[in-house]
Amino acid sequence: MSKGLPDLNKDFSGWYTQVVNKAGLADYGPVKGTMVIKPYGFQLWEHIKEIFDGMIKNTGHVNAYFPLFIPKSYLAKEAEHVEGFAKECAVVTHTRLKADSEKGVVVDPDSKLEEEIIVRPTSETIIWAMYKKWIQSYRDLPILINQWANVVRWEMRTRLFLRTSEFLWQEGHTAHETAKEAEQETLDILELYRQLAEDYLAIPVYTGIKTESEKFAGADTTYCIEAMMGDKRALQAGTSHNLGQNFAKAFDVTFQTKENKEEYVWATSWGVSTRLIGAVILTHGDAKGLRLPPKIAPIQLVIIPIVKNDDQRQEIKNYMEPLIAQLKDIEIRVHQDWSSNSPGFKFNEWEIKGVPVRMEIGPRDIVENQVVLARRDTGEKLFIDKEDFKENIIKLMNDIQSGLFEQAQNFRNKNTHSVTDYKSFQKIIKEGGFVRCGWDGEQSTEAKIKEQTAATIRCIPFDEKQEGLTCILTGEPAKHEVIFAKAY
RNA sequence: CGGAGCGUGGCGCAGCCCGGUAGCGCACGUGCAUGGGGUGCACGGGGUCGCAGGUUCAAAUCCUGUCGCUCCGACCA
Repeated sequence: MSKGLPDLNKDFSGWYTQVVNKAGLADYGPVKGTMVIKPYGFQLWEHIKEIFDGMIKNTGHVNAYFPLFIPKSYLAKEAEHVEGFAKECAVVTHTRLKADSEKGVVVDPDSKLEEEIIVRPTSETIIWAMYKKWIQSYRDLPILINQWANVVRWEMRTRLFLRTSEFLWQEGHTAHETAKEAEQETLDILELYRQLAEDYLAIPVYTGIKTESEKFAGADTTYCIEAMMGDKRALQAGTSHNLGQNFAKAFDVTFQTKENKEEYVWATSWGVSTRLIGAVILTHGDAKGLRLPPKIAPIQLVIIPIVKNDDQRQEIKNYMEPLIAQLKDIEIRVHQDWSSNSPGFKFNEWEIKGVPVRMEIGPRDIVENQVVLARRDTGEKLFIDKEDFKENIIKLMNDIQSGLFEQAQNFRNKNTHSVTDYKSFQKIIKEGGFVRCGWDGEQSTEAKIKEQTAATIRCIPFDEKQEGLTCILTGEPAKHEVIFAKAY
């Protein structure tokens, strides 16, 4: 059935790697941990980008671009932030190479930099250094800037899309007059992330707060969206940070209030990355390969003509013409596969690539005045009358979009368990799934559980009900209800 | 840093022990047939055998060195 794909129930990780490869999404770069995003994969990113870019522009944000290179000294200014990123920074130490008779080229020792430069792992520091110059008065606030960029984090263990040394993302960096305003911004963005994930990527997410040990280094509070992948592990799909006045203090960014007082600026930052593509693959994929939500699919409908000879070829082209015009009317992204591969081969190939709808057109359909549609999400084949074509396609795309979401949501709900005893906790974590339970709020408890089960607190969900709960490990009264899971 | 293993067409591998014109599968190209679930047949293109030295009439194969990668351990989380 799915020749060449590992069984996703037995070897999920092998399945993932093969799907990424066979669907033509990405390839490995020559430097360890780097990734080439191929056109088919990049189109997914382009759609995600367009959608989210529209969302933030509608809410008053603007795009800008800050440099890739950051003075090393900047990173040292915010203590916690250094802690978090120091161990995975690429550092530029020299500026030149020179020819070498034996080794080809060598680093020119004469070009050593006085102050070394780091490649951004995130841009808070350089942005706040700039905001210092730009902000004097409350009249300069708020600043609502976003940038689409690449960042580098030198990772040891990498996987395409999920964790690579260089990745693409958007990072929003906002500056506000009040704590309240910054908090509102952080939450507003989280809501946009939720919409992006659920309404467009068809990935259901839990929204909540990160614990102290899981939050962004340098933030007061980190909010997140957490999703369940097909192997029941958790994937952090987006984070929104309330940075408080941490960076304002580190970079001495103050403003004059209406009352002519000097105050530190309040900040937020937030990001989603190409990791979302990994999330789409791991959430919706099945034994046959990818299943893409129509809203982001590079190709929403693929046409596979079934032809025996040249006469038929022309006949089918004629038959297809008005149909393609209709698809164009309703702005469906269409691809026709006239390649010389056999129909069966094409079916499988486009299924691996996750195209939501396949349309087969052959001699029989011309006789019947129909088209054959196959849904990628359910595998169902539909024979529809040519006259009802347009309406059917629109409905079908919507059905597939919501169908994928519902399937994922059912799967997640079925594998999220509320428990009160540690034995059940361990069992679920071992077998796979999310656990909702009480936690005493102690970092040491969290650490012990991680050590014993490899599960971490994914978030304190917004809809937590901690009343009457006790801590899953210590039995102390619970400070929070939390979601535990093994994470990517 | 310690241990082990691997470098041979694009990919995956065999050949090495026991030296004698470099092979298989997939992929690729051409042609014919086929075409509603990975189609078949025929022909064809493509490799400094990681690199450098050595032994030999002759090295992918034996010896020495070297570079690179992978896994395990260590370190880190």
